[in-house]
Amino acid sequence: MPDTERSRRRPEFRKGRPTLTRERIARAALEILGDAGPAELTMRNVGERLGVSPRALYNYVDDRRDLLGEIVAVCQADRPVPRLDPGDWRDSLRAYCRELRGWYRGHPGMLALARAEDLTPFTSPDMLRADDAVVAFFLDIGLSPAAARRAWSVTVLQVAGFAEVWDTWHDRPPPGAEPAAWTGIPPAASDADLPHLRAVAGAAEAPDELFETVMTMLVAGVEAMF
Amino acid sequence: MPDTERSRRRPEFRKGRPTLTRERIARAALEILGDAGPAELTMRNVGERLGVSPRALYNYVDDRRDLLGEIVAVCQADRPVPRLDPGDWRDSLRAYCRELRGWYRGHPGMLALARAEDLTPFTSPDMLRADDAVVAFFLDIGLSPAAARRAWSVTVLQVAGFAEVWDTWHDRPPPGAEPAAWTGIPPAASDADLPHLRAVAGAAEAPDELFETVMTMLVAGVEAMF
DNA sequence: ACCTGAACACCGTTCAAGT
DNA sequence: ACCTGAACACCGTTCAAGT
Repeated sequence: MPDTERSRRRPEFRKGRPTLTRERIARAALEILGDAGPAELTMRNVGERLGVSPRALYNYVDDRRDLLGEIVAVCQADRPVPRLDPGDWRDSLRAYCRELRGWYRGHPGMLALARAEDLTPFTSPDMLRADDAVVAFFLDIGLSPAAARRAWSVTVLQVAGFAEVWDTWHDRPPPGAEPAAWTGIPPAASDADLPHLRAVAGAAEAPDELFETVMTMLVAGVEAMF
Repeated sequence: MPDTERSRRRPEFRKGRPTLTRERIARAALEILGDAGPAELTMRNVGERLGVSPRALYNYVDDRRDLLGEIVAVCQADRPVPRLDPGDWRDSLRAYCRELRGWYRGHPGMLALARAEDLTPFTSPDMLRADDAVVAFFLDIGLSPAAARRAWSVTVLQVAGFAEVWDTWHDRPPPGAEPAAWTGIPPAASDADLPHLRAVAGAAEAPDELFETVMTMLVAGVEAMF
């Protein structure tokens, strides 16, 4: 059997199980993160999910912190690249924000992880390329540098804030909770008099509608910056 | 020495050290939370800060989870009560939002804790009274029930989102970081070409100014709901 | 009544083998 | 080259004493 490949590839499988890689380890960790939250993200649990002893992970990852870095890298890899058209900036901006919100929601638990542990040291310049494009877009439609920066800050704030404050709780409500009130404090005792909250309880809005309301506010806010 | 008090009070001190109470334990935990983050919030660290063995805490607190509940209670106790004047609703709303933001910032680490561990089961109806008042205010200025609810949702979103996305990182930047870019990913390598981000780097705004921009957007957004 | 100290099952991580 | 298993210092929590 001649070796047709120039260099022998790393085998994809080993004893029937797929070979461990940094990425596969990170993906297993992301599954745990989404299913059970950051507290359950332990080396032992990751090993168990991969059918391997916790020690085996250390052949690919320096330590838990290094694993966190790989998780960040895996997430950033599929972050949407902005396709923004200055000629149709309102709808462009909305569309990009929707994509970005979807990306946040597609990685449940990541925002919680970022708050629980400091993930900023893992940021690479590559990850800022999308932000650079957004700033370019705001300059392109005619905003001053100060206004462009402000518009960018507010945009990030709206999308990340919505994903964090609203979607995080709404997408995975705690066991007993109804998605009725704001940050997850609805059930309440029935005897407490909260007449006005009760009066508007029926007027609950789907998160998507609320997001569009926020987008309308954002577009109007940017408009006022010219 | 006759007992002038009807019932003997619990002594305030014991062996020179202040007596343990649920609240004092929770306050020690809050100090750790603010100084070192949720990962350092261990029973052993709380005990150490109070000069007591970790076991001693269990005489006042059922377990770590129960301690988290007491922490929530302590924080909620000094949450600002809205003083909203429908006759001057724009400034009223801004002032309340500023207070609310200040409250969030006054309890650093709480938002991170709320994301890391599920704190929603500890919510009591009492805590919703402030929200009820805000909804009443929006109804009072003439919004429909649906609009009032939307206005309330967006208000919470703006303030909590700002505190979480912006203030959290800005108030305690990670060791090596400059508060230059958005969610804490600024330093970057100098070779990477991020020309537009660089172009607006000088136009950085103080968080307070950015918050007022967000408030202006919020007021305009509410105006559009009539 | 309230404390300490030892102990247990968990965590991250390392060391010394195994194949 | 890559794995397992035992071991260490940590965590939450409990048990059995101490005063």
